[in-house]
Amino acid sequence: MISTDEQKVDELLSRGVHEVLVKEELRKKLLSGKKLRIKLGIDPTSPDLHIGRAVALLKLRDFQELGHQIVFITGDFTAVIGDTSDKDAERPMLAQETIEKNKQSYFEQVGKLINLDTAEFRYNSEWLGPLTYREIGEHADLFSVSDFISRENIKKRLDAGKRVSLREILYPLMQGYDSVAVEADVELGGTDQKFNLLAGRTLQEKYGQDPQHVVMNPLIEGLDGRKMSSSWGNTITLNAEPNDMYGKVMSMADAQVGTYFELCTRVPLNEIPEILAGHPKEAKMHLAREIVTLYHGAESAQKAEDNWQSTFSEGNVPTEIPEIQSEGSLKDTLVKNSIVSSNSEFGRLILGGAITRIDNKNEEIKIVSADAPAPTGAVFRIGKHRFIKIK
RNA sequence: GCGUCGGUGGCAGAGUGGUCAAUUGCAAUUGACUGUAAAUCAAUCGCCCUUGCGGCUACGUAGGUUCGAAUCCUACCCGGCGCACCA
Repeated sequence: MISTDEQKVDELLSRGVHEVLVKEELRKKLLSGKKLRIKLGIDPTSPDLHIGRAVALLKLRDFQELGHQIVFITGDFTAVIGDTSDKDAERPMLAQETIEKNKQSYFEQVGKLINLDTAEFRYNSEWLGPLTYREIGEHADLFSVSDFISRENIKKRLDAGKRVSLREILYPLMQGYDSVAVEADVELGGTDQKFNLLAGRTLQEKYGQDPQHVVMNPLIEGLDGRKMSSSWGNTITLNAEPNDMYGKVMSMADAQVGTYFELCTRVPLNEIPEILAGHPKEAKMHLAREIVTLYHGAESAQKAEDNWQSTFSEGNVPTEIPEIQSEGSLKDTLVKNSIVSSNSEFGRLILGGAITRIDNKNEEIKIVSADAPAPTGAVFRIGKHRFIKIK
């Protein structure tokens, strides 16, 4: 059964949505009670999905909850080509084995948000692989070169004298053909994907299908307010441990909280202003709780909150501390266990007063000697939030 | 293919024969401050050690010139731009 609740449909088309093409038409379809096929594709370029992806995934879930057929495509084929939409640099072609590895962890992570039993999972190598050169040529004929070079991110690179490979230009054709292959009625994606999403419409028309509707979500900014990017470490991965995830949310810039509430949680929209009106720290804690609950359940979220409160707010030692094997001196122990990147780095930390030993009365003693020992059972704190126990 | 400019640390980008492990900015790490942050201030930011005006390795790759090279020469590899036919 398809829900045609008008209020729900309207929220579906507005919450965390930047633009819908073509909105009125899609609204009508949704209200008609027809079961629609909703496509979302993600390329397995990294083993971890991050919270930026959750915006579209949650939207996918919204559609699923209304009873529509969702189709999740793992872009194992497109990952090789590399999308340029959100990049200002050329993306390397990924090795096949990296992709194999990455795609395995996708079910697990996606499964945290959507109901796997009714979802359709596909790999785009299934239909992209068998395409012939002739077919690709026909697809390519549908677009003009100026379509591509006028795209902002491509233009920027060209203007900056950077290289743009022809292979990258093929990308939208492939994503677009995905829509043909799965006969999508709707495709979800970030605003950065607009060109690719529209390519789907063009290709579908060529194949005599009704062009898909497109629901675009805004791109959320990273924790520090800059563009979200895995290489900047300003994001949260969906499979992060509860404590880690909670802490990451808490390290977010205040200005992001409202956006994250709207896009990355399903806290009712009308409750959000009130939450934001309170103390910023409280609001952020609320957000952290919501997000951890989404991926790990309420119980884990509570635990993570208690843990965070205790370690960061009250400065206590956390209850669970990772243990590492002693290698004699503290320096060797930390370096060999990759806690610290090099002996030189260790020396710097000592000089900076970053390493302390925590005794059994929870008192901290600063380590000042570069060849301090690492006795079994000792607990050390490195920097603000890294704790290590010696096995 | 020809011409031309270029390839420097995580990135951007200085440096054109010696004091360059390499200016500067961003990012990062640590300390102080705080509401967790942010902002701000301070320190650090190739590796190794017996921490010294110490050693080693690094400026696309391989050689060469030189007392001495990121800097000069040669070859090669890679990239940008221009040229190419007709006008």
